Amino acid sequence: MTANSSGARRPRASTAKAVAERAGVSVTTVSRVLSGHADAIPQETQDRVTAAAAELRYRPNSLARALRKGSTQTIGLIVPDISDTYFHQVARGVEDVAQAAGYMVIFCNTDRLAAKEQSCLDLLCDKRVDGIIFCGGGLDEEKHLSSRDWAGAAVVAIGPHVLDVPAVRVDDAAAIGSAVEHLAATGRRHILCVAGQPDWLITRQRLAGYRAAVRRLGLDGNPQLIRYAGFASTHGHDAVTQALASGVVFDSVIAFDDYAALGALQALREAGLHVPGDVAIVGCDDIPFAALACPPLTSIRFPTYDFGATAARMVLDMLNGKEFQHVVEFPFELNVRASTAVTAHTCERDPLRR
Amino acid sequence: MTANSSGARRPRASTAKAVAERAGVSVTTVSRVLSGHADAIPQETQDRVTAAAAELRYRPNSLARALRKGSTQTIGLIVPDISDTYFHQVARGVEDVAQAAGYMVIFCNTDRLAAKEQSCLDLLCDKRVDGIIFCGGGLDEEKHLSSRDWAGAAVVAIGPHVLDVPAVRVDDAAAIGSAVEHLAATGRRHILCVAGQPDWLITRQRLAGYRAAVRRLGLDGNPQLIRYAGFASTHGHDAVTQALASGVVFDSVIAFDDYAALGALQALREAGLHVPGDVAIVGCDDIPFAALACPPLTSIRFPTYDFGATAARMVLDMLNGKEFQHVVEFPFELNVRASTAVTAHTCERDPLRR
DNA sequence: TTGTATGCGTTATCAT
DNA sequence: ATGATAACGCATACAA
Repeated sequence: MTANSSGARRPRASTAKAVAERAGVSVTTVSRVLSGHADAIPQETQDRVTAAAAELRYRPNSLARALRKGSTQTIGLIVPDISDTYFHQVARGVEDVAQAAGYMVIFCNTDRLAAKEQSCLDLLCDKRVDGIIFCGGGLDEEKHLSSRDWAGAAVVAIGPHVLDVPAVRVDDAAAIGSAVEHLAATGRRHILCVAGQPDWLITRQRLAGYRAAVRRLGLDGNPQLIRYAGFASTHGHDAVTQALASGVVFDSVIAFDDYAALGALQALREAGLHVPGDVAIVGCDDIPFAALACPPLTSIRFPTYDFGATAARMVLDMLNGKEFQHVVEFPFELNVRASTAVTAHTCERDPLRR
Repeated sequence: MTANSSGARRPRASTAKAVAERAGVSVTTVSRVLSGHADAIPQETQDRVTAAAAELRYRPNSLARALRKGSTQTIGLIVPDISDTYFHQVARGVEDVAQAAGYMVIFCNTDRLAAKEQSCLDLLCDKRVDGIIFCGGGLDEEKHLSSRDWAGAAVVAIGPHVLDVPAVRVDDAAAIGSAVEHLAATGRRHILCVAGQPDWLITRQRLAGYRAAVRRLGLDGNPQLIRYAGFASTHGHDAVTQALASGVVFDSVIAFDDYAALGALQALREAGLHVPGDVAIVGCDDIPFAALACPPLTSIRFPTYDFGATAARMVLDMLNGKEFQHVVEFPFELNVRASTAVTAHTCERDPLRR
């Protein structure tokens, strides 16, 4: 046996045929009884089939069934990175709803790379998933998607997306706008904006909200205040460090992601600046840690679990041919905490700085 | 069309047959060319087939292929809760390795419930996944697993598990032991232990480490110091609150999970106690936020991403009939931070307490 | 009430 | 070098 010849032969599970033989009926009858189309079959026969199936521990092969019925009871979930708090809350919502409906979910990490997204989609379609949920994967340039063949899958998006498909979303621009307003109301005028990469749709949406609010409120519109970074802690850290080095003046930070906000917080500490005394910070997504940070982080909360649950329900509704709302917009909520307090924060000697 | 009749018929993707007709060959030839068994086929024919396939955007139906080949290129991942930092880091590791090998991964949340686990396993086996990775799902009582039929899947476990299968793990008892030693070395003698539920294997392992170290070091062995809670922030919070109410004396806390540790931290704050001045805290898993907490949390770090990546590689190796190490034990690392500092921590007025 | 036969889309075996 | 044909395991139209 060569190293490549997939080892031991896979033990064959019992089939409908085996059950049929054991029960002394045909496979048709077995299928009927076990799939609920047993109206016309006498109880006695049903019992024999059920018993035989149980003895043989028979379970229908879902590949064969899917091939025949054209439905796999499977949903594909496309996320940039499942190990990001935002996305795994969404993932949990998707899986809960799916599991309750007897569906399973395949997830793929794309790292916001079009190439990875493409190959995952190919594989998902090859597997004939019944539905595909895009979450946060929206790139600016997505010609690789617009002309795609979805193999008949029900496609739904969470958040901004180039595809014109049913979607769940929030008003990202308004959300950021409300954060900017909050900062302005607490006396800040120079807001450093730690954004994502410029070709991410989410960046564009949120940035639009930032710009509009800054203009509307007459705040400092210096383009140097906008830093294209990313959504990881290190990105926020580096963006702030560089901003400080560049000498641009700012009295507050708005980060488009809580991880980035926490990184920013750390960078400010390292620079000897006090939060919120010297600089206020607002984050995005309100991950569970935001409230536990020091100081607790003001953040915009989105109902991420509900995003996922709702998107999954949309897919199910499409599949069942049910009517449903094609665009569901969820509310956001600015959770104000100490990181944007007005009064000077009488902070201890910072343990991080030793 | 009734509401239940799954809406519009699914558009049928192009098949090998269509490609064959277009290229003027048989399906056999198509299959040969496109599956790499084209040694004996002249380039000219190959080109014709390839061109036809491209024009028709043909992709092999992986259900049919799987049915025929007995392999689905799919791995099932069983976790208690994907929205827990620990598990989604594992999940990312699994998916990265799987994706690189052309496999996809289906994940299921069990909430540590045997019933959910069972039904997920049934579905996974029905789908003929090639491999199954158990992560953190280990319950004490698992008779529902021992006699199971895995439908030929390669089974691997991450962490303690009743199943005698290839596994990746750490020495949980030793890890907790080292944390206890650290606390003892910094002068603590009454360690409150915030454990998981008593029927979780992970609880048993870690608790054994705690008990052994306490005995070995002659620390306070009061059984009241052990609180069976859970791994969520609220569990840690409530456990500490109840411990305080019960009057049991403790000068430190070891939580079997960082979320629980952070909850404990919050409860201590609310009770007006100082960390680490009055009570030291050690957590488990060293989630990214542990270092950002206030005070930064001492925690035991496990290479969770590697757990997942390694488990996935094990599955792949089993599938390919390759030799591999059946038990991989990873090292742990106690990251000492301010929450267990010896010197009284000169803390500011705590912003949380206002 | 039940069974036979066919097809779902591949891959593999055996011919030619 | 290539093509019929037979599985893979199930569900269903059509017979009986």
